Amino acid sequence: MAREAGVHISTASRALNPSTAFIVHPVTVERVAEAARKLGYRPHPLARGLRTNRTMSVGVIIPDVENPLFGPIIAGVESVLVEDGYSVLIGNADRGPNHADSLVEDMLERHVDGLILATPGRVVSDTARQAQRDVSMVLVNRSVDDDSIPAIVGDDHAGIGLAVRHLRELGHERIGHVAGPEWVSTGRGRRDAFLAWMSTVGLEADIDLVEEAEWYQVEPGTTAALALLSRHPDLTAIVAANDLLGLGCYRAVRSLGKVIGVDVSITGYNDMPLLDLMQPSLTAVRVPYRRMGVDAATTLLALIAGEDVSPGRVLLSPTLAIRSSTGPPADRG
Amino acid sequence: MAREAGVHISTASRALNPSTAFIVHPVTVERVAEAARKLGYRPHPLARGLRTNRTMSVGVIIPDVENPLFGPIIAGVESVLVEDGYSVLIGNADRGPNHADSLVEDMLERHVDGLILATPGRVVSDTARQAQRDVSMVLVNRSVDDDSIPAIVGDDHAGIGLAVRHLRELGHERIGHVAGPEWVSTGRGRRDAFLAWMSTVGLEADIDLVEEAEWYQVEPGTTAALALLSRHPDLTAIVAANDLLGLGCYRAVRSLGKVIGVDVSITGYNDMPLLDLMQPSLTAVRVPYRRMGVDAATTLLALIAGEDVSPGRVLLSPTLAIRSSTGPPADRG
DNA sequence: GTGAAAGCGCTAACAT
DNA sequence: ATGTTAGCGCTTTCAC
Repeated sequence: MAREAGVHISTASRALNPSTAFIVHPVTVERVAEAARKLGYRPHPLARGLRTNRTMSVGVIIPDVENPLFGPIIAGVESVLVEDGYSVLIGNADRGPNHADSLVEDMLERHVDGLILATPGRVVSDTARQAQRDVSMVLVNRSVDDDSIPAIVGDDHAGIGLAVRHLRELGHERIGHVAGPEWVSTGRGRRDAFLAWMSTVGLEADIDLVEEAEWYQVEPGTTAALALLSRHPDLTAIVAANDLLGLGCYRAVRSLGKVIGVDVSITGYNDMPLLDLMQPSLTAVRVPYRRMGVDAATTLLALIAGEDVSPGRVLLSPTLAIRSSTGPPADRG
Repeated sequence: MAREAGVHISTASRALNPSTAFIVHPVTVERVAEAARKLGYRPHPLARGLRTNRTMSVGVIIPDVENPLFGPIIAGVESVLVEDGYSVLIGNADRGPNHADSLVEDMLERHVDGLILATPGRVVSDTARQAQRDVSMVLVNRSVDDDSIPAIVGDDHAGIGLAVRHLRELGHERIGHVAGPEWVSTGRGRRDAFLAWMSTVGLEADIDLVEEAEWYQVEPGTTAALALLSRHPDLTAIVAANDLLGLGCYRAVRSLGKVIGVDVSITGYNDMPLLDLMQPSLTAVRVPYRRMGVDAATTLLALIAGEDVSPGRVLLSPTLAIRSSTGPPADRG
């Protein structure tokens, strides 16, 4: 052990710890550092944690690791936390609604220093709320209605605005919306944004132009789009609340014998990989997911450091990837 | 603390630990359990780890978390480890070739009980090799040439066989291969498998029918396919070493004015999400990635438990998802 | 500026 | 079947 090699006992501890090294004579510091290097000594994080009550680890709870959306978030989170010496514990809450809570408890039990939740929903469970008393916590890609927990989310209002304005500028006047489930914060938020933007661009904000899909998947998207198009056969464009819903719209439009991007333009949301390879490639609002992860981790670090972070949400600006699923409306005979 | 609430001191420890509870009087066990529940007591994993030298955590090192391929692997790994009380530490080695090594060292420093590596390459770094002395280690989705570390990998020979036989059965006789880079184990392996299967099905195993793509991406796939098709304009089918390469072939075939699935059939490999939504949908060899994660974790657990696991590779059988990018060869004028 | 000693919360001998 | 004791490897008062 470094202590034997270099000099004496706990001076080594002080020397090796940046925040106490200044107490120690520079020469001694150097000697200790040298010895540590030579012996390949590494402080044992468990022993340290036991003493300092910090594990230098944070838990990240993801609703479904298999969803490509979360890769960039995890990467972003990891990149900043690793920099500060933290490890990232992944929890995959794919076993139903209560699974996330049980993961939160696991993480608490492990005494993580912080928690990042990406699980959906507009309210947070009691478990999570209680957890907030014990550890620093931040939400990513979702928020709570009362904004009581800091959240990093995409600016859905701006994103939907990008899509609606793009369509409006192309000349569309009859635009519909295939919405996500209302109990998910993005489902509700994007729907509201759609209606708001319709007014803004001078079109009628009719709730009847919205059809809610049961879930963010292709199949429900098709169903919803068919319902929407049967109510409003004259629609020339659909803003989908999600890429998969957008792809679902493809099927609906095709089954009606219409051409995507000509008879009916479609926009997606999120911009997942491979969208540019679809036929036609899907115009989509791109959300900066990696950035989201980075910001969430940064916020968490600030929280852990005791800086006071205002709760409430931080909005990240999306961009629009314009592809071939959108075009000017076809002239109507 | 439970000790005060219930009875006396370290009896509680024994009572709470399943593997020592039998020593304690059942009544006492119950009393302790009760008290623990009431006080919301949770054993501190750090203190325990300090004593037992086990952290109940394992590190998983992924070359790129953003690649959708690894989601299922992580999910599989996590699902079995969580069951046994382990936590999963994720390392994202996306910062170049040496990043993985530095992550391995981080993990070692944290005293993980085991390590799962998914980083590519046909040999393992010295760091990793040394790490194997300190902790249990298993490879997933890659192996080492000398099989000195247990590895769970897809059976590429069988997978390519699925593709080649499928095409052969459709009636194809002139089949080419767009290969992955040779320095990656899958690139080399699938190429060899392709040549072997060509002989097996009674076709000529000509190395000239293989074109190596620079990297597993769409663009290089197009380039390679164009080179291949200019050498062999009469090819009626292409086996791609990877889905993205397969999609790259789409572009090449189209740019030649030919129809995919009619003039030229194409198969992919891996079966990533959304492939079924491509136009035409891509026939692909499906690798059981989640299962891979599950098996890797199970093997690791066995290793940790001290059971002797034979090193060498475990091959997981792929299946074939037949879609519309493959069909009988068109009659030639 | 450095040493000595206590103790973080647990588990594992060793008593009883 | 339960209580006692020591100590995992570190940080942190408290002396010197």
